[in-house]
This record gives sequence, structure tokens and C-alpha cells, in this order.
Amino acid sequence: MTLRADAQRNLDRLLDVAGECFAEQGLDVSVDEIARRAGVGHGTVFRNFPSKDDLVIAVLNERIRELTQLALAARDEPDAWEGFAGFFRHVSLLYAENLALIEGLERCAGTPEKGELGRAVEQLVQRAQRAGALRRDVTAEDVMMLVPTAARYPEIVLDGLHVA
Amino acid sequence: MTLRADAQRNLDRLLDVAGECFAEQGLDVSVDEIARRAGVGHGTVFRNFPSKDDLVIAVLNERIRELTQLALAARDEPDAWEGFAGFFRHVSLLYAENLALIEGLERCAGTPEKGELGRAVEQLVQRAQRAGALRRDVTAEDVMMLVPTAARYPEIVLDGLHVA
DNA sequence: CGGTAAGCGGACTAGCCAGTCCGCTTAGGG
DNA sequence: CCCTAAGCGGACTGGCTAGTCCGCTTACCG
Repeated sequence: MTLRADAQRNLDRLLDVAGECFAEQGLDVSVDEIARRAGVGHGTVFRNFPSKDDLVIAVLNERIRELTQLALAARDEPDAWEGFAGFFRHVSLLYAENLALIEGLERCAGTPEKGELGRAVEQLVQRAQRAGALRRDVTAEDVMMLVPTAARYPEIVLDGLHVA
Repeated sequence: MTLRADAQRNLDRLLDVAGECFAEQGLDVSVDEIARRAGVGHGTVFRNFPSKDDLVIAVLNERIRELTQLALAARDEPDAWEGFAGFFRHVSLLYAENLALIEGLERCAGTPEKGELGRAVEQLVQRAQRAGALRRDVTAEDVMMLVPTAARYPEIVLDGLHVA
């Protein structure tokens, strides 16, 4: 079962615009505003996503998949600490320019996307710990919790995480 | 011009209850709920505070004055780094159990209370820096920005701030 | 103890929100 | 090109919010 061409265009545009709105203004933007900026009626939003929450989760899951790709790439860096630190810096930047990540990531607990991200970051953390470069008393979850602050001060937090 | 005894009781109770509500649930609690928990009608809230925002600021200013007292006490600690670190740990705890601080402190920019707090923290920071124990590239403002994350991981962030 | 103004609180308004529904439009297969 | 169902969007609902207002209550002064 495939969508009509115009419907598919609207859906794509909707996800793009919703991503921008949530990033700029946080998850409290009204569905009306998203629909207006996407050039559709808000009825169209609710046909594609039964509730606003479903739209939020769809957008966040896209962002989470991107984070997972970053983590997997960082795992392939030759130096374990540099791989970890590079990932941390990159994610900090993304958080700094995306309110949706700060406000909404915990809503995705339990989704398969969040699980994959968790596993990827865990590998990164364990590799850096085995190399003796990362404090042994932090978990992957701790690391992700530290990112929001780190968004403005990544080097200070990295210094606190580093074993010299 | 002094308040009638019952009116004064209501006002005190209102500030207490509002402080609790904002701490537990954040600044989005409705005025209705605060009034109900304080045992008054919500008309009474708006007689004391022209808008909800005025109530929020009144509550936050109380918290800020408490923080300022902590900073002034920390300045009198014999060891400059321990004074700073103790203040940082204490404030982290307060943030961890008070949503209002996380959500609302920036609203108080410009109030005299916020100015005093800024000056007190600045003294603390400069003393620790003169003692060679605190990174020279952070300002008092940076320190206060780091607290929210530090609420869960104060020792890691302190380690990042410390000069060994 | 009685008069009065300070104080009270709930009914009311206006605005915003998510979510529903249905008559109109139009894409696209035959 | 025409027919039809997929898709559209805006009018509508219901619930929640901050803020207003006024008739009733009660603290407290003389």
C-alpha cells in the first residue's frame, strides 16, 4: 500500500518542518504552527500521526538514528579515547542547536532506536575504559546524561571524564 | 500600611506552597493547583501577585537569596578550593531537588538579587583561581551554567574544573 | 459590641491547545 | 478523458489556562 504522490510530499515536508520547529522552539510548538509552516492544514498532521506525541517520537527517532551512526563511526577510530571524545564533542554540538534533544530524549526510552543507540555508546565507552583512558565509574547512560551541560562546556566535562 | 492578620497568614502560606509546587513539578503548575494546595481561592493569588510571573519571580528570589548566603559562607572557608567545591556540591544538590531552579533562574536576570548572587560567586571563583586551584578560563557565569548537569555528576564536573 | 473596610473566593471571560469530522478537491488508473 | 476513492483543510469541540470582578464574610478599631 503506497501513498499518493502529493500525500508523500506532504508527509516528507511535514517531518522536515516539525524537526526544525522542535529544534528551534522545543517540543511545545503547537501542531497548528508546524502545519502552517509546512503549508498544510493541521488535519493533515493528525491523519499522518494519530497524536502530537506520535509526531514527536517520529522526529526524535530520526535524530536518534543519526546519533547511532555517529557512535558506530567513532568506534572505528584508531584511538579509543579520541574516538570517544570526538563523539562526545559532536553530540554536544548537536544538542546545543537542538532543543528537542534536550527536552525529549527520555520519551524514547523503550523504542528499538533508543536501544540501538544505547548499545553503540556502550561499546564506545567500554573500549575507552579498556584502553585506560576513561573513568571506570561511568556508564553509557551517565555519558549521555552529561551531554546536555557539555553542550556549552564539552572540554571541561571531557577533562573530568579523562584519565590522564 | 500593614496587612490584616489573616491576609498575612495566607500570603506566607502561599509563598511556601508555591515554592514546593514549583520545586516538585516545575514552573508550569497551574495557579489553580497552587491556590488549592494553599487552601485559598485563586483570586487571592492574583490579589497578592498581579500575574503568575510575579509569583514565580518572588519564589525564585527567595531561592537566590539562599544561594547567595551559601556563597558568602563558602568565601569564609579557610581553603579556597574546598570552599569553592563545597559551594558547588551544595548548589548541585539544591538543583537536583528543585525543578524551578533549572527552569527559571534566567528569568531573574536583571533583578538585584541575581546581581548580588553573581558578585558573591565571582569572589568565590576569583579566590580559587588566585590560589591556583581553579581553571583560569572559567567565569562565575560559566560555573553557574555548569551546575544543572553537575546536579547528577558533581564530582566529574569538579574534576574537570580542578587544577591538580 | 457594632460598623466598616480589608480581604475573600468562586463564577466568569478570553485565548490557546490537541484532536475530530465531513464536504470539497484532485491524483491517477483504466 | 472520466470516474472514484484517496487525500485535503478548516470549522468545530472540549478542556485547560491566566486573569477579572463583585457580592459576601470577617478581622479589628473605637
